[in-house]
Amino acid sequence: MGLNDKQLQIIETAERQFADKGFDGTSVRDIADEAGINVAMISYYFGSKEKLLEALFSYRAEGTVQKLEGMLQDKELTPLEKVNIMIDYYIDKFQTQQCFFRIMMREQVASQRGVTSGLIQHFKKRNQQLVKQLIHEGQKTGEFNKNIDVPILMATLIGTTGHMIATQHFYREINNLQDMPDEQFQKLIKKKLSSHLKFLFKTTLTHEV
Amino acid sequence: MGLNDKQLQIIETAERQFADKGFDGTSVRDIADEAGINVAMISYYFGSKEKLLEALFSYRAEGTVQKLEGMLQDKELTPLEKVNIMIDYYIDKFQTQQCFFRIMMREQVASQRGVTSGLIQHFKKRNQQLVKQLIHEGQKTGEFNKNIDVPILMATLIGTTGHMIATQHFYREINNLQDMPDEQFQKLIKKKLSSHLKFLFKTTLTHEV
DNA sequence: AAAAACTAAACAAATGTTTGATTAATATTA
DNA sequence: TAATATTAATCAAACATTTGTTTAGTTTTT
Repeated sequence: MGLNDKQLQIIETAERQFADKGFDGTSVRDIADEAGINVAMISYYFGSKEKLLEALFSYRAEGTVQKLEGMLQDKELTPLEKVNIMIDYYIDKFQTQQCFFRIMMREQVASQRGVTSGLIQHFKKRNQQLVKQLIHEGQKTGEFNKNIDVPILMATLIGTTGHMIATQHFYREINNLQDMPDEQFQKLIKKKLSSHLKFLFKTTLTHEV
Repeated sequence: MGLNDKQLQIIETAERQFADKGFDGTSVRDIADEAGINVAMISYYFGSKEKLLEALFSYRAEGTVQKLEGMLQDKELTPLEKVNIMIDYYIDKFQTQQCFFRIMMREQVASQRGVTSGLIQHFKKRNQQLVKQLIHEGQKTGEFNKNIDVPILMATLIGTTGHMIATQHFYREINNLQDMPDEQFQKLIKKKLSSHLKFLFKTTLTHEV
């Protein structure tokens, strides 16, 4: 799906605004104004506002799963090391594409309608399958416990990370970090989340209960 | 804030629709139609659509913190027992008021604007303070570890629970539970979440690292 | 008789999309 | 190369709906 510069500009402007104000809270004129283009260009390039959202989704989803798949195929790594890589991968995805994941979170809360829900569902299933397989690996070697509820464990990873990203202003305020430069703050969150989640996963997967 | 039957009916209809379609995705006529009232009654009773949302929030937020506060004041309980009570309390809140929490999740994702963000912020701060105090208790008696990052731990509780509630259809599908009656399914989720989160909290709070 | 509840209709503003014309870029022909 | 034809990009304006809110009048309750 070849997107020219103008199309990219529209998509990225729309992404920012959808994340801030929601899909229905953002008008095509809002997007056009900020992107510095005529309103008609949105219909011209994408067909409709809904299809613009669709284009945004496929733009962002592209190549996501493959990369994780590649990272986990390395045979030199132990299952636990792979789990840790996966955790850091998710945190990084969320953090470098905050706007997109805020849109995803919103859409996920909605009851199953709309063009996006199918895409999200498919995306999640694929990833979940990957993790399930990875955990099975660890169970075969005896490193991981039996009876791991993968979906709940993934809910912990995605839910915790998403919630921290969505409420980072709150975390700033409660820790008196309002003046910290954003770059530094993001690194801090990343580090905290990473060690916290790795600890949770390790104990869940390996500790005798 | 005394609400008569009609006002309650409007609020509860609005809640359901806001949860499904979002605030901006729901028109006052949608609400009026389903509630079986005239559109003008919304302005008549609440002043505006925004103030209806505000009314919904104060309606739901009422008495929430106090109840938790009361439950935790029992001196007979150990800190860990109190933590477990808190976990179950949150899960129950989320589950019995799914619509409301879906609205909250959405609003939380938005950048800080609107009437709700202030209310949410205040609500969260209050609860966080409570939990912080509770954990301090356990640290004093030596039962809990030092250096607990309370906000991240709370993000795990709220994020995991919220994510499970928001994506329960997915959990159903992936575990082939589409035909299970909803009541039974909710009990199942509750049980799974409860034991999972209690385990995570216990290890985080008490395990030597 | 006074107040409250309720209604249909009207209101202006905002919505997503289309139209028809104009400009810019690219390809084709002489 | 220069002139012409063709396609793509861009625009202001118009389009029909839908939006939240108000009005002015009617019914119901107190």
